[in-house]
Amino acid sequence: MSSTSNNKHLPADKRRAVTIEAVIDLAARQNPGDITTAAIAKHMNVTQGALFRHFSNKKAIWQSVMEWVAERLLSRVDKAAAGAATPLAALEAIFMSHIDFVSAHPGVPRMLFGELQRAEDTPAKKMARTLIQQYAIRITGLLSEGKVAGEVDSAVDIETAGVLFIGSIQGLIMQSLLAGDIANMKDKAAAVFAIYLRAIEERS
Amino acid sequence: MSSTSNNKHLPADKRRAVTIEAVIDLAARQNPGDITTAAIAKHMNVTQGALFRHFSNKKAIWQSVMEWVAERLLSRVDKAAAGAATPLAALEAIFMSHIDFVSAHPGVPRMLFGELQRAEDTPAKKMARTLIQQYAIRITGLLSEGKVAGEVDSAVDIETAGVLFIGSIQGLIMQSLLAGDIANMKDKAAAVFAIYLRAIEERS
DNA sequence: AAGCAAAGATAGTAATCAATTACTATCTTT
DNA sequence: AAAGATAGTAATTGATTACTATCTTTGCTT
Repeated sequence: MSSTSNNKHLPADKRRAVTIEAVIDLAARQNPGDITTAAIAKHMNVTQGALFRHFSNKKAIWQSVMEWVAERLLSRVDKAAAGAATPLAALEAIFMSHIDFVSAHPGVPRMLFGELQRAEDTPAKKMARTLIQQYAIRITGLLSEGKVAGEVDSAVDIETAGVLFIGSIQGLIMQSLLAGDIANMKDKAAAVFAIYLRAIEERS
Repeated sequence: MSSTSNNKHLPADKRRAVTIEAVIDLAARQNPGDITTAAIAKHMNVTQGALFRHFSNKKAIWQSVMEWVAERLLSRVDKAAAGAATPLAALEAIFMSHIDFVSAHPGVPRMLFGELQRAEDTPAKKMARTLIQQYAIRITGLLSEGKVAGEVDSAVDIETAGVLFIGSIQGLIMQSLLAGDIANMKDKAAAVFAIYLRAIEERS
């Protein structure tokens, strides 16, 4: 049986997945830029050199990590939006599921920001950029739908409201980063979105 | 005349000021965590070892840089608020002067975030944290005054509105970070604040 | 203009890092 | 069970880093 096989050697794809998880775990506790290949290897009980059997270099590891983030986050967002009745309900569902995702993986926003700050245009940075752009497209799309449905005030600029949506999430993350408390974030999420809603909603 | 004296040797305090400027300059173009002492020295036309005549170690450099940021940003904010007639006008003035400051020194938000992400509790990180806390106190104070003056809706939670204020600035910064365009930020600042205002203002 | 302390240059050191090498262990196939 | 393929180890490499020891230059003071 494959399930009873010795775990000392993992198949390559499984090992790559474990590596990505290790990086995301470590990023929750330390500056992503300070994560060394030795630290990654230690966290997954493997020697440092073993990493380079599965990744050509360190950049390739970060690229895989950012791909993982992009896939998971966008699929969560899409799933949340799909289950909502109205555009504003979809925005709220996205907001909450985003906060959920970040709560489960506190290293993710740090990694994203870390990549965006990088000077060189690495594949990982490119992936981070397209992720946020894809995200923004979904938000502005829903805001447009909201206008048509009469939920979003026609006086509201869609692009700007999109910036503020992402900013409100960032503000929440920064606050919990300052407090060093992640649970705090989930508690305050509803309150932050409620105020955001006040900014964009149609006024009777 | 002192202005005609040879510049090969600078007095210690002047050299420290130049060093801080060099770091802020470099942070505008590259990841703050990747700024080496060699790069700082090169940018100010001095050998690397010379830096350590004026700073005991690299952490001391970062501490001085963060002190510089805290002083300048908070004094700008206070000056902007002082010249405003009403609490909401003060918030708008703060918002705009903050964006102005970041436009002039694009490396500053990167440095702040970089320090906050750091795992160890360095003096520089402490300074970054207190800066943001001081900033938040000023914002929530003005929001409270706004409630008393009838400008801010009584239904608005002050703490949360403060988080959103900072978040809206972060959102703007991230957007211009993505676009690689700083001028863009100043243009969009007014629009972002206008929407933020919708969220908190008293409704007739 | 001589003396001197501060400022900077030169030329290192030790530590750390990503990446590579030669070799070994384990699994799979036939 | 032999043979080949895959996965991992241990040790080492060259490059880079923060930091330092020693010598030289500069410019102020008297």
